[in-house]
Amino acid sequence: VGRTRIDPGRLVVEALAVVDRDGLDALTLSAVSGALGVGPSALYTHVEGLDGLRRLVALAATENLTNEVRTATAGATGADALLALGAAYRGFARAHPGQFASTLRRADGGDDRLAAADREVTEVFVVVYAGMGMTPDASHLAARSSRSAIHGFLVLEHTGGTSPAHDREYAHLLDTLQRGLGAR
Amino acid sequence: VGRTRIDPGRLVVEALAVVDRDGLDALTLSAVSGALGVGPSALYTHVEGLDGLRRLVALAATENLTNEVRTATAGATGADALLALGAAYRGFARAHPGQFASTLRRADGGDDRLAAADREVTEVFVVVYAGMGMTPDASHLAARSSRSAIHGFLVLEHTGGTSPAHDREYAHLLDTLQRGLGAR
DNA sequence: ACCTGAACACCGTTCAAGT
DNA sequence: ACCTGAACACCGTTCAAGT
Repeated sequence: VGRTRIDPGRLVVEALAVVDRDGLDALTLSAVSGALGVGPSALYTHVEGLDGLRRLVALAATENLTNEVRTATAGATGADALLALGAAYRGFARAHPGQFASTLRRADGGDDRLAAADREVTEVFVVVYAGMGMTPDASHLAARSSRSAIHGFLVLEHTGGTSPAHDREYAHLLDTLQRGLGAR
Repeated sequence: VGRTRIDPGRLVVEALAVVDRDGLDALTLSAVSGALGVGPSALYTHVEGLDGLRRLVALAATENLTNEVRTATAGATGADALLALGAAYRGFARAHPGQFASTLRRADGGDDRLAAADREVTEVFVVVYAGMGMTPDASHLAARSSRSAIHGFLVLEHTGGTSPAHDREYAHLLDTLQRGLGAR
């Protein structure tokens, strides 16, 4: 009676596991609490209901995405950096479709941490373009444009399904960005 | 007893109304059946459960989007056509956030009609680029790239919220596409 | 401070019954 | 063929009770 304590870290881990294994719709308080070995109502101490759980997952997923794309661009510079970034972004969306989908939900509560985490993703793009010698303003615009393009391609691929033809189309997208942004 | 018949057309209209008024999470069989003046179980004659209702909404939303962007590009040509298309796409996402969000869900049932409707959106882009003198293959690649970019920008705007700075960033995105695709 | 467990409202889904 | 209404399972949420 009241013996099983919840580890907040494990809560996130289990929630991400649910989403990656069974999809975004399977993210319920019951599923996560069950995995933790507690009752559903026990989660209310750590999370603001179902919406809070969804925000938590979206936050963790966004942070995971940032880590992936950041390490991918760590070594490369210039055009290679954008290709590496694009490959890592796509790799994340494919390997973790549930996490990626959790990102697509509107943040109703106006979660500042989630907004900040999302900015971190764009920041990786900014660093790449700044490394090419662009001004801060130009880097920001280039980052937002290329992130939007990559993100949109992957959203469409996520909802519509994968196809072999997509590889060529994705390469064309990245090439179009390079050309359009005057990035060398 | 068994007197109120369901009009399939009204079913879709009410479902879209729910989504646009109360958001995607409010799309339930109960909400729609209530608006139609019938019991929830009555919907099973017309729709394959909640997932079927979601697919129906996604399909109608996609068709509505197609109509919007198609009429917007009807008069224009070349660069103006893409700007008009981009403005219409964004206008739809802003005016009907619930419908736009319904589009972001993965089509689990492998709905052929939904996939075909989605291709119709891209087709509007194809027509624009073909009108610029591009080959069918080049038009297809350009269409997919620019649709991805626009779609992605609007997804990020949808999840993250609107900001005055976005107008300039969106214009930059469209300009980047024009340049990158060599479209005049 | 934190979890249990009962309680309640609500929703999706099935199905026998009616028309 | 199509809707009703009862029935059931499941989930979110609240809250008094225990530790």
